[in-house]
Amino acid sequence: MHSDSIKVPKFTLKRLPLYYRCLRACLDRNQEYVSSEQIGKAAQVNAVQVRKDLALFGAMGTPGVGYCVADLKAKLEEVLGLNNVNEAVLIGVGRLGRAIIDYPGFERYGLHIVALFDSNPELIGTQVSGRPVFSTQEILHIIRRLQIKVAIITVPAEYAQSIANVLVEAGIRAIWNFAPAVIEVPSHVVLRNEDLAAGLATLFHYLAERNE
Amino acid sequence: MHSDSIKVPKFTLKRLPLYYRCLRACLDRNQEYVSSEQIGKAAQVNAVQVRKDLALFGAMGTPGVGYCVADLKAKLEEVLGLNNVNEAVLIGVGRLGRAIIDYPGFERYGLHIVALFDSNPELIGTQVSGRPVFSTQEILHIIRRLQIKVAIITVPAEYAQSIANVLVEAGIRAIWNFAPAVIEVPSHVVLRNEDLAAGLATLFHYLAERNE
DNA sequence: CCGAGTTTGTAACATTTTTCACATACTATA
DNA sequence: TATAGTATGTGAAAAATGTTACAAACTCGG
Repeated sequence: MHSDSIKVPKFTLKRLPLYYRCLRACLDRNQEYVSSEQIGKAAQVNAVQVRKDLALFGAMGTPGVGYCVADLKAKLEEVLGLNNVNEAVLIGVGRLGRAIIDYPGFERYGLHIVALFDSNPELIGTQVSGRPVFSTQEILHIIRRLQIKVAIITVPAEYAQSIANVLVEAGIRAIWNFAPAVIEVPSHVVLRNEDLAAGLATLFHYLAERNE
Repeated sequence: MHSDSIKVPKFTLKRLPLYYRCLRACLDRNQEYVSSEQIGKAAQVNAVQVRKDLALFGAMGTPGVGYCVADLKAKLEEVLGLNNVNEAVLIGVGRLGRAIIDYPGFERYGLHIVALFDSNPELIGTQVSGRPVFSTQEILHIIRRLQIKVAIITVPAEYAQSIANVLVEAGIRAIWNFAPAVIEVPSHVVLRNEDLAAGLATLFHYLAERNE
């Protein structure tokens, strides 16, 4: 591994995808150059912050003009690792699972969902959005054989932990948990709990603030 | 509005829902007391941080014992405003929209989705998960009549901005945007862009880090 | 009642992140 | 070729966040 030449702070990393989204929008509009101000507005971030973030990995703009959209986009893709394809499996083909399978953007971000798992017998053996659905009983076997390292959990909260245990046993290295449950994994596994409802707290907070 | 007595820092606010989730799990387990260490583990946060966050709004634990789960949960509900019910509408009854309508937790967080909108004639006039689906043409009319202040956008990216414009015109005060698009609203409207793919960046980053 | 073992609350410190201020560099127009 | 306008790059200051360390408070077993 020699990608350590680029060391991006945690907080910058969270903003980069927002910048990236803005760049894509610019490209769609055939806009050739973009200013830090414009990016900042789209990402709800200070313009100086944007410049500093971009400067971190050597993305330079030209004064008086801005950043070249195409170049910057390419640079971001490199830093975010969007060119590396990561194969993943998804467990729980319910509404949330299906929404994620079809969410436009995951593929673009290098996440390639190759297999699905569910416990519903009616689904097992079928295809959902072009991916085969296997029984949850086969998780261990299939993940090991395919050597998958990333898993997405979209099962009901009460099953999340037991699924996670099996995934870890199967050799999964990163878990993206959308189930509204607290799960625990060994320290060598990267866990990201995505709490959709958490965003509500922030939203309501600002809403209440405005109403004063 | 007299909740201004409690002023919670932005970052604390993002962590509180994670603590809350942990408390719910404790309650399900009939656990009476919980330590900051345990909460921290569940929320992937330092224990001292947890104590500091909780101290901010006067939640006190007892040394040697921990925090009373029931009390702390009640306190958090108050701070996060989970007792206030916020009525909301959702635009875009696709997979993502349906996933959100049924996501277990929004109701619990005080978000009450009362009406849906879509442009698909086959959906209009039907009910989805118990909510009526109206035409997107009626957004202005219905939102004004119902006096809804919160809207959730789950339409395809290319329609997000125009939908947002209508919502603003209808008097919406807070928009929660799940569409993978950059949208702009007047400053008096609270906008939260939820980029599901953004979490991937963090996940992959840590994954790469571990692999070194 | 005492002492070992926990766990909180908080002050002091270290680190990170954000903002401010301003010099520098490019474009365009006259 | 000036000159005005715009936008970047970056050092320094400010703010915030996170960590460490430790005294105080509680429980429990003897």
